[in-house]
Amino acid sequence: MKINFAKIEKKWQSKWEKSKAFEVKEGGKKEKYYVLEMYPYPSASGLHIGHAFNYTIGDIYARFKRMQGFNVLYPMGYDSFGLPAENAAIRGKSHPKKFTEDAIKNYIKQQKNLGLSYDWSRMVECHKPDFYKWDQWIFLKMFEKGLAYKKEAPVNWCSQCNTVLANEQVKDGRCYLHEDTEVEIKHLDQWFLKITKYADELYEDIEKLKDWPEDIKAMQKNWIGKSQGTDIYFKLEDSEKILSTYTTRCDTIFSVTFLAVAPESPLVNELVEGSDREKEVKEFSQRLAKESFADRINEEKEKEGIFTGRYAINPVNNEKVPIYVANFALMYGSGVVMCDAHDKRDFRFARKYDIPLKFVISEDGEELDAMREDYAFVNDGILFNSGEFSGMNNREALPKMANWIEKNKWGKKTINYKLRDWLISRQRFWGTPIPIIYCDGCGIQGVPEKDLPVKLPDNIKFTSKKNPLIGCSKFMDVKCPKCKGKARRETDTMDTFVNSSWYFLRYCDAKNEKAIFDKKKIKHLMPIDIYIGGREHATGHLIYCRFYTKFLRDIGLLDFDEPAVKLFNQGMVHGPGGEKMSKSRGNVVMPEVVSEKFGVDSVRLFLVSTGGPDKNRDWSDKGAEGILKLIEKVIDYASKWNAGKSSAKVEHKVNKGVKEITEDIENLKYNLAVIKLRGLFGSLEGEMAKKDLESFVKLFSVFCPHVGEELWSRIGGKGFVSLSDWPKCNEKKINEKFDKAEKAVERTVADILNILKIVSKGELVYVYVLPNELENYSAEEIAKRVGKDVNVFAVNDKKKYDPENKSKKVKPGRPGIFVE
RNA sequence: GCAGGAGUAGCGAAGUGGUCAAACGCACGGGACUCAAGAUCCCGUCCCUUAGUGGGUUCAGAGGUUCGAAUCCUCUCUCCUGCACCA
Repeated sequence: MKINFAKIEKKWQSKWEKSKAFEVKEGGKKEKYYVLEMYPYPSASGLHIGHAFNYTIGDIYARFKRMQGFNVLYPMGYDSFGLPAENAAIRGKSHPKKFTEDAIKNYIKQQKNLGLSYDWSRMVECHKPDFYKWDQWIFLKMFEKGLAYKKEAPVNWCSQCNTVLANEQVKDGRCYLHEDTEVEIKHLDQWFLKITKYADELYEDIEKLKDWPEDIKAMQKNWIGKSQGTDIYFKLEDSEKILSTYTTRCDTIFSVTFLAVAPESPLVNELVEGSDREKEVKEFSQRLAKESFADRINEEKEKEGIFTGRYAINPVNNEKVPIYVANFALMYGSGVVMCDAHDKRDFRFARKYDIPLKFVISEDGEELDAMREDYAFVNDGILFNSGEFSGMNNREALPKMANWIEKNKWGKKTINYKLRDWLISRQRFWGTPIPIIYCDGCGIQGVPEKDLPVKLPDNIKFTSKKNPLIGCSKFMDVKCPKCKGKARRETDTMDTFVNSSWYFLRYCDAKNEKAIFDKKKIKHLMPIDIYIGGREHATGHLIYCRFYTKFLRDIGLLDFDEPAVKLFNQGMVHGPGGEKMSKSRGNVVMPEVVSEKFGVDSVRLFLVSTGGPDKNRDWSDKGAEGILKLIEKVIDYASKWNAGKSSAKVEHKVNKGVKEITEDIENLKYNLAVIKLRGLFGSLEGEMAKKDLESFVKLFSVFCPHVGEELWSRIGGKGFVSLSDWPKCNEKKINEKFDKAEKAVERTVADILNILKIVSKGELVYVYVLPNELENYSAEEIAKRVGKDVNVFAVNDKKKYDPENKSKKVKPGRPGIFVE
């Protein structure tokens, strides 16, 4: 049977669209459920099969929850600001808006073709002024609270992007968009968002994310990098100036023999100002500070440093220790490190520059001379030469020593974070303009709310990689909102990750012109119940959106702490050979191509059938073909089905199927659900009740919505199957004896066939079973399967025919068999 | 180095204390149907044995807990992912 899938798909897609089947109805009594996939960047090359997989996972869940009676919000939108569109515009001497909107159109078409049940009426596109207006609005709220600020700082610069990047966008010292481009460090005046204000809450609340994957949580913890330690104050030998150093190992304080200062620290200049070493140290530090990031984080790289000529006093023992500038000291904590013999790096560095070393910990507390050893002692052990703490285990002593240091005012217990403030300014055009005005008289001014949005100009020339806003007088020239005098606009735009930090809120009230959203609507629809997307956003987007949520809560707009209850990371779809898909390998699978070949429903069902949705999988035409055959069989079955009464066995199968498949879908074990669906299909009978077949079609339809609707209408279902009620399991109809009997027959059939294979001329088959198992063995059923006449006897049947006494062999669950 | 995850048949993948280790799919082999091929249907694919029934080995490796372990604990190996000169 040749089925025209394309026709079926178009038919139902347009019916869904016309009837607005999937639009959220507001104000009903239904409980809400918010299913969200991370919105895509609309690239010119269109959706690939990985997107299709991602969206299929969400769509199945949305359909499932909708049928279960939830008011499901399942929206889609586009992360439509970003560099590729701008670069394309430069190449094509056009406007990025054109590229972007063309790409979006194509995405929408592709997504509709996949049968995704989005509520399109809530679409957000972040390049539209009615969206980015609210980016600017949030920015101004942060600006008011001092959370958006401008400062000069060493920042990451990508020469390919021609802009600065956030720390989260630098991987291994390289740009996240250009793996071949090393990030340079530049000192520039830039806008930051003070995410560090929330560092502790972002860290501690990870505990609340019960339904987030462990690895994402671990990555976030690692990224935020909370550590408990002690600031210890070292006074300069010859002045009152205090150097504060941060350590998590204050148990080694008696071992300290020098301090190291980060080369980029402003302290360096201060320490050598006016000294005879000034020139040498400054030059050396500048060279170190300029080293590329990739170089600096290379552990193999030789430690380098230079003596500043200055000394500091260790507060606990008044020892005088030299201060070095060293490349292994980072701008973390205060940028000053106390160095000792119990750290690998410090040890190596000291050896190189002939700085004395001394141990204060050994295995057994016996004195150990660091000068006579070749390696740092990094293990835990017993303290010695450590004043009143000598003789104690160093780990046990550590908190006591911290208290002791604090009590004597030599330092203070401190918590440090690796998380840095979020650098959001970008020296590019295609992003949200930062709503700031510079006035020579009044300084930095926020754009008044009534003047929002600050729009990107449409008429603009892209001539080079330079931000075209610079020098664009109709954009830049503006009156100061305070003194009305001449002023100029900020020309930097915002990182695109700003848009994605809150877009999920806008879906709840996408068309609101008066406010960012209606609090009541948010209250009903948020938080996101399941958020589906890639693992790569672990330390970027997924931290930023948590930060935004907490900020918006603090200004009274939200009453929850976390944006997403459950996070789900889908696996990657690889090429047929298991290789990563890429243009250069030529193994990219496009959804429209395979959909044309196998039908959309086959593609969807195949994608979710080969393994748990969180696992990687390989695309396989063979696999999709197998699924296509299954779908054809289902259609064929439905066309031959006769309405009637279901057998008890079918009722058992359907109800058990409903129960198990519901559970599997709920737990996102789609692969198991598909297996059980296959099994259930295999046990449907030619004549059965409409209600039972309907249950099957409902289960089937969340995976294969087009064929599902088609079957539904053919068997006389009312309305859309997509909007029908999810089947309920009637436990009373479940009777395991049917499964037992089935297994018994299957085994017996296999045995008989094996025997027949060997004896070759058998015509009559006799099966001997235990009397209490007799009901499991239907002679008719077995005969049908083996194609021979079959007689079934209970072993205690006096009239049985058993010339070779095979009934002697019978055991529970194992019949005796005789063939002649 | 730190962190998270994983290791089950040729492959993908179920199974997370006992009732069954390997469901299901793919691949491969055999059979039925057919002039033939394809499609379809049936059977088989750890080892030994038996006309099927029977016995044994096995869940990366080694120990351990338990009456009982793929499953829990310890150590080791391998792979993936992320972070990493963070003091």
